[in-house]
Amino acid sequence: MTPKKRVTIYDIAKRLNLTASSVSRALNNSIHVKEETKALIVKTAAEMNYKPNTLASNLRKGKSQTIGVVMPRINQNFFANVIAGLEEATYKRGYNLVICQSNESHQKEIQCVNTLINQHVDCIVISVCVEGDDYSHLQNVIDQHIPLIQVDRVVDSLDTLKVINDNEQASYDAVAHMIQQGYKRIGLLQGPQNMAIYRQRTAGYINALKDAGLPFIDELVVASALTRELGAISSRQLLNLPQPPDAIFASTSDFSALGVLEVATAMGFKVPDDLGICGYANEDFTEITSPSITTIDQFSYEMGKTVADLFFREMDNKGKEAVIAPRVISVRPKLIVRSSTRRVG
Amino acid sequence: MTPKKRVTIYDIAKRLNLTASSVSRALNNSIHVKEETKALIVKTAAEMNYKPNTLASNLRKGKSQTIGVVMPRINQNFFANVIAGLEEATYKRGYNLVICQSNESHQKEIQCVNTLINQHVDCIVISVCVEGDDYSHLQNVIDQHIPLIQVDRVVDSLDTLKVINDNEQASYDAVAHMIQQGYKRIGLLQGPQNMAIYRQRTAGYINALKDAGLPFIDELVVASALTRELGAISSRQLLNLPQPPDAIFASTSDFSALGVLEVATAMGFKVPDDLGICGYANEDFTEITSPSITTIDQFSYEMGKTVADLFFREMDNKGKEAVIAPRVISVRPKLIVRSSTRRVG
DNA sequence: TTGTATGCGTTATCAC
DNA sequence: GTGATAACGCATACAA
Repeated sequence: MTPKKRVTIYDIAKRLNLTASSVSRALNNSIHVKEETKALIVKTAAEMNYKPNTLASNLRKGKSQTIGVVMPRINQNFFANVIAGLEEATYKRGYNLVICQSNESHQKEIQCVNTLINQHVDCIVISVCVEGDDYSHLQNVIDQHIPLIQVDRVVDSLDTLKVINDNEQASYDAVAHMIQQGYKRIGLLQGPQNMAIYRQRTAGYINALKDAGLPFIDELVVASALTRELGAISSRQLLNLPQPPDAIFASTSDFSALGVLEVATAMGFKVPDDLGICGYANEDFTEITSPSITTIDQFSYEMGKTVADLFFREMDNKGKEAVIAPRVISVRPKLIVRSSTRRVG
Repeated sequence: MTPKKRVTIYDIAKRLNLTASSVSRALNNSIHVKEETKALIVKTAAEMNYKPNTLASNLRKGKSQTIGVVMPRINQNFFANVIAGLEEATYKRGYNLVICQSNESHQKEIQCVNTLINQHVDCIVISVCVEGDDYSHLQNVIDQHIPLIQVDRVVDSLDTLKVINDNEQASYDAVAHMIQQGYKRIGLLQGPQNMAIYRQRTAGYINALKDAGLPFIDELVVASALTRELGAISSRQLLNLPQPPDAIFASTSDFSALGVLEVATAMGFKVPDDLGICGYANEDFTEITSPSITTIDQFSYEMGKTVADLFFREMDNKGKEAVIAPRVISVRPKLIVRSSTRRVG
């Protein structure tokens, strides 16, 4: 069983006493080839089980019909959905996805980006990792004239197309809702403030308090409570205060909200009566805890599709040189009110 | 701002009064080049911001350093974890992943596979979709001498490397555990029996009953209850029987188990006292329902890594022609006992 | 240790 | 409408 070379357009040409050019044209459905021979070529190609070599084609054409994706984690709900959305939209256009995960490591992020550049991807879609503050690898992408699109976790200082959630508005909505439910001392679990998305959520929290005439109370704000465990620790700390909060907005994630719920329940607080809880991200499990957790849906799947659509729209407009206009597309997330904050009405 | 061509090894060569071959050798760290010039070349390459063209390199070498992945859904926990595991292992070896999702459509699966063949991927990893019974597109992959590895949902009749869960053993363990907990009338929510994995789970259930001397009761088995909704419907049906089951093994998924739990609770059954429940897949939420749900962990992340490791091992052995020996690697899943089945001890 | 020549499989630009 | 030829960027067999 010899390794058997793949059949090329030359093989087809030889068989039909034609040249490779005609075969190439026929297979690309060019109009400059007689319908009759075209049909013949297509038929024999199928018979010979011809598979085009995308590598060669792309090299020749100078493009890869491929979009590179760099995400911190590909098995986290939010990112997995973004990717799924991207995949759906790009597939329809015959594009492929090359996916890398940075694993929240700055070093690996750099390597991923470089790999994608080397692969000659037509576009790079990235959600940066928490770590790091030097973004020359991304500036490099821009300098190479490769369209760069940032999603969700974006670097403000880079002039690229950005697709983000309106984190501030969503957080505002969440806190306003809690206030409307009668909560008056609302605590905040905030994320690392070096990242824009978490700063925005904090801003929404502050504005909602201000607009309602409620004071901002420093001791009710806990930093960087990202996980379930940290959420638990933070909420224990908050609930042990002389004047504990009557609600907690876990702006970091639903996981931290879950930590809050567990601690609160263990400490004898009744949710939502003694304590209101709101998370962020609409993870599946928020629907099935008891009580179910109020949260914010980010339309992650749609965000992926939006990114792809934007890319294609720009491609179609600008022709070959897709210089994507830097701007910010803000997807407005939706507050999902559930039992953990429903006290009235 | 002209589109500015990328710098190639020729540009570097010209700058240094060398030839492209030397540059190529130097950048590939060949020993056949003076350390001195090598250093110089590497240095200037960096200065000129040279990015190798993987497309050209791969075309020349006849391989793409890329593994193609086809999964039914990339945003489902299990598959997302398999992909993440694959990614981790392949990344270490400098390989890339091209990921497609078949969206449970047979047609799309075929297209995905063909795209990957055209891309000259070095290996295709697939978990087939539920739909379809013609697997000529996969046979085609084998015929083209592209290593094919099947994961989890495998087609038995295809002679390929397969990495699966020992579904039968895991199901046996689950049911045996329930019996040991004193449950005597154990119902089964089974998946579509045209798929091997679901047949195996049913087999494990049957064997466990048999080994314990318990009768197989036909009316306690419900077909194709895959989702939460179907799980709910099926369990309502079971629990309304004159002689309802005292336990239900939701062999299809944790989602159906959740449906069971919700219906049971609503109908006034106490879990685990009146009714034991066991799911499948160890989804995150099973830990936080009340009561928490006993389930089976499939080590999805590890499965992904295993697949990659197997591929590389065979690659390293066989050299260029990675003809992977067809065999079955069975990863033994683990029963995670939680409150929903814990009656004694 | 370096240079020369050739080809990977396609497509694009000429000719005819 | 079809054929000949060059080029995409790189890697390698061979020569020097």
